[in-house]
Parts: sequence; C-alpha cells; structure tokens
Amino acid sequence: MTEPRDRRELIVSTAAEMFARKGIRSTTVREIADAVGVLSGSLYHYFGSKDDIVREILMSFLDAIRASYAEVLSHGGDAARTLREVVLVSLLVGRQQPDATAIYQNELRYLRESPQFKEVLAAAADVQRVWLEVIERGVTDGAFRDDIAPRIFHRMIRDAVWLSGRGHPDAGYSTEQLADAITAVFLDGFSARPAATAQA
Amino acid sequence: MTEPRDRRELIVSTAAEMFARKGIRSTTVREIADAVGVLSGSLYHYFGSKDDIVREILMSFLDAIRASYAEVLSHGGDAARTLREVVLVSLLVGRQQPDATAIYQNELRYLRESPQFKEVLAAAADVQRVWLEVIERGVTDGAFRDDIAPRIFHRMIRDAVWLSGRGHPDAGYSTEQLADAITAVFLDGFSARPAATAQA
DNA sequence: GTCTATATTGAGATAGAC
DNA sequence: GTCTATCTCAATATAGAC
Repeated sequence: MTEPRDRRELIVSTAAEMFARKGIRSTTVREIADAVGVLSGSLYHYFGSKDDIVREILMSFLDAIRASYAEVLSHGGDAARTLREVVLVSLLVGRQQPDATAIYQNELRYLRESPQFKEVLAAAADVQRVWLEVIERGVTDGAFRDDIAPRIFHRMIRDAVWLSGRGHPDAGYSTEQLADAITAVFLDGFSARPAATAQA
Repeated sequence: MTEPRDRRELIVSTAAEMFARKGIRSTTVREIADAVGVLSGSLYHYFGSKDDIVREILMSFLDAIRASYAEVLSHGGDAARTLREVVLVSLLVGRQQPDATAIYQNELRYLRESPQFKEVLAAAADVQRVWLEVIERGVTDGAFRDDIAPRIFHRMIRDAVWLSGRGHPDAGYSTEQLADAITAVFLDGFSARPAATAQA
C-alpha cells in the first residue's frame, strides 16, 4: 500500500506490515495502535475487531489478484503463454502488496480457525482454480507432460511464486526477471541443455 | 513418531501432532495434557516449558536430516545425482517425521522470536547449506544452467520438497514417485518435449 | 509422578468521559 | 474521534499436598 490518506488506511497498512513481519497472532492491537500513534481503544472506532483488519487486507489483495487473472484469461493464448502471464501478474500484485502476499502465504491456518474468514478462503479457492485450470488445459493440449499430476505441479509452481517474496529480498532480480526465472525452471528445467529452447 | 514407550515420548509425539495440525501458538499445554491423559501441571515434571518440547521435536528431526545428508554426500556422485538423492532422503525423513516436517516448515518465524531456538536455527542453516552447495557445484560443473541464480533455484526446489507434505496427502504417490516427479520437473521442466531426456 | 489450586501475565474488547 | 480505565478470558507456569 502507499501514502495512506486517512487514519483508517494508516491503520490497515501499519497492521499489514506488522502481520507480515511478525505474524497475526504475535501482533497485538496495542502494538498496532502504538505504531499508528493512537491508543488501542481508538482502533475500535474504525474496526469491530482485529480480525476485521485482517479481512480487509486480504480481500483487497485477493480482489486485485482475481481482477488480474480475469484480464489475463480474457485475451486468450495457449496454456504455456497463459501460465507465464499468470506467474507474471501474480508477482506484480505481490510486489504491489508484499505484506498482504506474505500474510496470505503464512496465515492460511489462522484463517481456517475462524468461520468469519469464509469469504477470504472462497476467494483464495478461486485463485487456485485459475492455476489448476490452465495447467490442466496444457496437459490436455499436449503442451505439458502428462506423467506428472497437475495438482502436484500446481503446488510446486504456486509455492515458488507466492513464496518468492519470503525471506531475503531477491537483490538484483526485477519482478520480470524473477517471472522469467520461474517459468524457465518450471517449463524447461534447470539442467543445462545443448540447444536450449530459447524462451525469451 | 511411533509407539511411545514411556510417558515422556507420548508427550512429545502428541504435542508434535498438535503443533503440526494447529500450530504451536494455537496449541495450549492444557490441550496437550488432555490428549495425553494427565493434567497440565504434570507436563512440567518432564519439560521445563512448552518450548522445550518444541526444541526436542525439531532437534530430533534436524539431526535425522543431517545424518541422511552426510550419508548421501559420503558416497559421491555428480551434482544431478546428488541433488536427486537429497530430494529423496528429505522426503523419506519427511515421511518418517511428518509432524516435525510441518512444524519446521510452518513455524520458522516462531523459532526466530525466542533466543532459545538458536541451536535449532543453526541446524536448519546446516541443512540449507547442503542444498545450496550441491546446486552451486552443478552450475560450476556445467550440469545446471548458469542463467538462474543458485539461491533462486534453491528456494524453489527446497519449498517444493518441504511443502510436499502440506495440505492434502498425495494420494497415489509414493515417496519415491514424488521424488521422481520433483526431480523431473526441476531438472527437465514441465513442458512436453519431442524426445524426452529419459531420467528414470 | 500426578494432582489441586493458583499466581501471573498478556490479550482482545468495551464503557463512558471528553 | 480519541482517551482513560477496566472487564474478561485464556494462557504459561508454579507451589505444595498426596
């Protein structure tokens, strides 16, 4: 997020940064309030609960992802091309909302513990479905190998994308370069090959 | 783990299962004691704290990993072969200690919050170093491509391996088959190819 | 070695004054 | 809209009887 215009946005962006860095459970409402510069009771003027803040962060993230994917799917292309674009737009949204991305990756279990996150989990399921469908389409078309279950491949590439922001920043890698690296490894493999199938 | 012989082992294995399923923070000592069939105070006869249980689970896991890797490295082989074996033995230990594997994957941040896990984190660093070194050796040898940073590739394949136990079980995939699938994707790619470089 | 009982701390949330 | 003050609950851990 950027340049919060009002206090409500400041609360959301501050909380997102702390949730991403320390985890939701380890971040107290008092710490959020301290960082914002108010007392904890004041947060409850804007949000009914700590989890409402979490919900807002994640729904905004997942809505951005769903919109990006819809755009990618709308302009067609074969499975390999679409997969490449899904990787790229995922990384782009991840770069715009790094905190939300980290929360999404790290706190799935937290979200499953409370029924109020049903909507968030449903949106996450939509997102996963896009990945799986493009992978399955590629297998059906003969573009992708059929000796590895789509669900297994899906998990590998999905984790590579969403976890790419985790830990140390990828110094020297732009988002586009990282997208190229991920698609290169996952489509062509890491083995050196005599005549590489040049992909970019 | 299996067939706890004494109460202490029962506490460890019960706690491991709950930590893996619900997370360390969401698992209370009272719940562990309930599941074991004692009252919470009694746990403190065996362990000084809840985190001592965590430490025991993870050190036993990481020691098993380090021993497996040492064995793999001791009998040599080129980088691709060694990487393949590292993947396989990692998955084998993961199958033997699925709860510890999940905890290791999910709770790194928790471990970083307390100085008492220094030893655990040091062991984890040893493990990561083995991966990185075999990858770097392959690049130097010319076996692996040199246009993708080892550290980026390392993160992808490492996550694919350690996260493979997460979520739904891989129905129908044995550990060996999963190891084959992972090495196939990461070394040869997911693209269908005219004349596949048969690898198994 | 296990229990009962409780100390202690920390968290999310609320009420009501300003 | 923010603060002060506090409620309530839940968690780790401890003390000491049995």
